[in-house]
Amino acid sequence: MSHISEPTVRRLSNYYRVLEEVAAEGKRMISSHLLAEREGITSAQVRKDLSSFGSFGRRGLGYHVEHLRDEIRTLLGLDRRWKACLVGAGHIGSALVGYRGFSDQGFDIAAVFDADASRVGRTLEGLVVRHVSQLSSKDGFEIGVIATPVRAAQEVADALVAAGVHGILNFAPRKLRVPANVMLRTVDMTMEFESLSYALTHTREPVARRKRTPPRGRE
Amino acid sequence: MSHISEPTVRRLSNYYRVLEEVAAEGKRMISSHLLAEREGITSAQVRKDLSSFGSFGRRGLGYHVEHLRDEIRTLLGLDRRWKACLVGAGHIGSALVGYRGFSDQGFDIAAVFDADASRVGRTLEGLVVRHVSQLSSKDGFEIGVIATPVRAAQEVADALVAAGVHGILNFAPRKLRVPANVMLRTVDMTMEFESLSYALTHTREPVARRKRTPPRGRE
DNA sequence: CGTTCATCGTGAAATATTTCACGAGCGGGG
DNA sequence: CCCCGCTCGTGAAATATTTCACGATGAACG
Repeated sequence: MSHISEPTVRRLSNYYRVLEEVAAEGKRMISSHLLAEREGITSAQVRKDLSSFGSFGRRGLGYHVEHLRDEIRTLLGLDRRWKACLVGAGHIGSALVGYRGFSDQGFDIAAVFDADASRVGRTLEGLVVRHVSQLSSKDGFEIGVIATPVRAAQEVADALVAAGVHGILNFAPRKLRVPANVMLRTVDMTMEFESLSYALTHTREPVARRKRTPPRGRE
Repeated sequence: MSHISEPTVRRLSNYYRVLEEVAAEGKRMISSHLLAEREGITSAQVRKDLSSFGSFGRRGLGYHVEHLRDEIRTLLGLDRRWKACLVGAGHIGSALVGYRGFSDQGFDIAAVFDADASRVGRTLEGLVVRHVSQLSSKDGFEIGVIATPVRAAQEVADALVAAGVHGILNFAPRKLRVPANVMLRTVDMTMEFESLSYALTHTREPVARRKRTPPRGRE
């Protein structure tokens, strides 16, 4: 369990959501095969991923849904809540404050900041928008979320670091510089669009691409 | 040039933005070293990526900024505009309609749909929200954007496919099934948060006690 | 013109990640 | 009790990706 690779962590995150669903459906056990099918990957990958931090399955039976879910929850650090603040009360920021997907997973946005005086004082989901200069270590935010325009992102990141956050979730489409002891994850919507654009531009060949399509799968 | 790997495409997308910046700064040439520094990767990686679709640099000088930018733009299919529609007029959807990052790159959201009757008829950035049942191939959307709750996402994806889209940009945190000839990219904010949560949980004290109240200072 | 420097392009080596394949455990049926 | 069908865990093999290292090239300059 010494080290779990980034791709594995991302898949664990997916397994976790599948397990929550499956648990809600009342299923008690699930095989690596079924789990893999839901994710569109191989069962070997699932077993390998899970074995990287423990041995939770039972041969012949599969994995106990609730137990595995709880193990992953703990591993991912979702068995606690994180105190976060958001910087940037524009379109994206406003959407994030109200997004249930975060609070459901233990992510509490406790304050909202913005640099624009015209937005300061407005209320967003019950939170009064404060000026970004008010950001300080006194509030004890563990995570900062950046939802500002690109040009302000690095400056905001620096301010968040100065305020003592341990991690940053960045929605601005730019690589940010942070000290090595601050964790950074970037959600780059623009990049995903461009990757899609590339794929669409270069897949103008609907010819015999039938190699791996399994006869049983639906299309 | 036959095939460019997914990681490379994503980095090209980043180079593209850096090049736009650098061009705006008026620089004429840029070395792989400088480009790499801005991205936090190695210069060898940059050269390898660029050489995967052509030979654009000049030894001793580096790359011509505008030329390289244009080459990448063409490669990524950003030298044209894409006609898209959005399904889901909630928090996230509303934010996306107004997001400049998309339209700036050639992504036009030309219509908005929602399944909720109470939202139908409202106006979002000049677009009247239509009921999702109105989605049809007559409008010729090339790309569909899904910004619905998880439970509706697969159904909406099926509807988009039926309406003839070639690609889907999915913001719901779930893997979707689409035919092989439809491109799919998923922006999973929840996964990024969980990955951050994992990193924060396991990057303090390699071999120390688990339970700790994180002190504010850095170690 | 020849030397010096910076920098690209690229095979080869090193890493990282995924897939394969098989031994072994578990439960059920006869 | 023994066999059978199912499934995990895991080394080993196969792929994929990144990094290294170095020859080649072009510009600058005395």
